[in-house]
Amino acid sequence: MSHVAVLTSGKREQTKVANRRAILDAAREVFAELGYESATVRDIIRRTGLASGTFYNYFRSREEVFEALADDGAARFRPILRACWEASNSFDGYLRAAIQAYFDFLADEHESWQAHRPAGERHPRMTVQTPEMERVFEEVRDAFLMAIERGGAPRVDADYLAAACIAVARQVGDQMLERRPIDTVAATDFATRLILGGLPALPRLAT
Amino acid sequence: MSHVAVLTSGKREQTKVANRRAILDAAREVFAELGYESATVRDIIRRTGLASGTFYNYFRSREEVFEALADDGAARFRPILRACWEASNSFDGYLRAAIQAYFDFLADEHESWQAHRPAGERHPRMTVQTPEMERVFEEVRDAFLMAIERGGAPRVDADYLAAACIAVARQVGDQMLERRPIDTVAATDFATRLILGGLPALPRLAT
DNA sequence: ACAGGATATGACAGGGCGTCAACTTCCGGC
DNA sequence: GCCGGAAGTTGACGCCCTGTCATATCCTGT
Repeated sequence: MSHVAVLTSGKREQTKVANRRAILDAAREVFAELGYESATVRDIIRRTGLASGTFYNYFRSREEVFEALADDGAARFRPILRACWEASNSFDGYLRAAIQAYFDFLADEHESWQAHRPAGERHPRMTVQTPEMERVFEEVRDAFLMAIERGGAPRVDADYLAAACIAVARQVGDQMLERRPIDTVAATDFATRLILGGLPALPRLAT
Repeated sequence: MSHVAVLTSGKREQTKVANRRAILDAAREVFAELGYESATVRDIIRRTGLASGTFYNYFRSREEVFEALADDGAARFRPILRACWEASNSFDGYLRAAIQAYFDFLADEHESWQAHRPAGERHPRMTVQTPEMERVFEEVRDAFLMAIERGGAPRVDADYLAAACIAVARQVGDQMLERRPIDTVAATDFATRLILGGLPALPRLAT
């Protein structure tokens, strides 16, 4: 037996990870099929074959498993964002790359969710602020701060700017997914130009 | 007896309206205190003194009363938005007025909600797309379309632009509410400049 | 004053929630 | 190997919420 896989090779650890994944996957399906409102903890756990009590060994509530799903998404996206930062040398380039990456990511996720969903019901939209999302926000803001530091961008309110960028990306992204064909390049172009165009016009902070 | 008030003066109509209002007000309080998740239909109805069954004469579910609350907010804002449109003669003026009006509205609402809320718990954020919100979106988009028609703005994708503006307003608005003192003017300045500055840089539609 | 329709009431059946004592499975020490 | 105990799973249970419905109450128009 090799040493490398020791950390996760215990039977206990394995099933723990597997069960958590099974619950998350089942939850994603159930939320997609029934909507957040009508989905129950038992709908989720039933699909895994586990007992109802087991659910509560992994999550405290339906709400928490939903948060975990969202966090999972942000956690998967963050390294991509990081890569954009490292691959680009100009501020403009970073912003465009990041937005393009986000839209591609969205389109990708969209496909995998699409499969399960029955015809269009109007499910309300639930948004949570998870720790990973907080980190994404910080990463974007810090990128702006560094750009300002280096003189690559004017000295503006980085918190507002990061909030605005994320907001634009999310909303334009949603709209993009409604259209056929899904055109991530056009959407990226729109969002990027809006932000980069607006940047020089923003009010400057006192130094 | 005068004729004018007949439409709403019947006792039945009065209590109907009063009960609906009572339920909505109670719901707002309960959602603020307990969060959407843990609030129950009975928590809401208990606070009104009505019987549990009565709730279902007015709303089909907790979800629906929540939607009604959101719709109510949008419905109260829409005439303000309309007034901005009628009071302004330039596109730039309209946008600034609309955003300022929205931030003032937000700050106002914020105060009335604030009272009930116990110290910061991390409630997930629920967003619904109500009919009134849809109308707000359309109103904003149509304002853009008219501005384009008149040559007051470049020929850009009005749907994306409206989505982006609303997104920026919402997100920057949220951030604004977190800061002390709440400065609606600074937030308006930021959002307005971002959008108006970005506008000329946007990709043009083929004619 | 009265008949009839509209609305309010609260008890009730159904079911989801979260817990817990009993059980099973795994791990480390001998 | 084998055993003692820790870790994890199970499903039945009590609690509470949900949505309904027969009944009672209250308008309203005549």
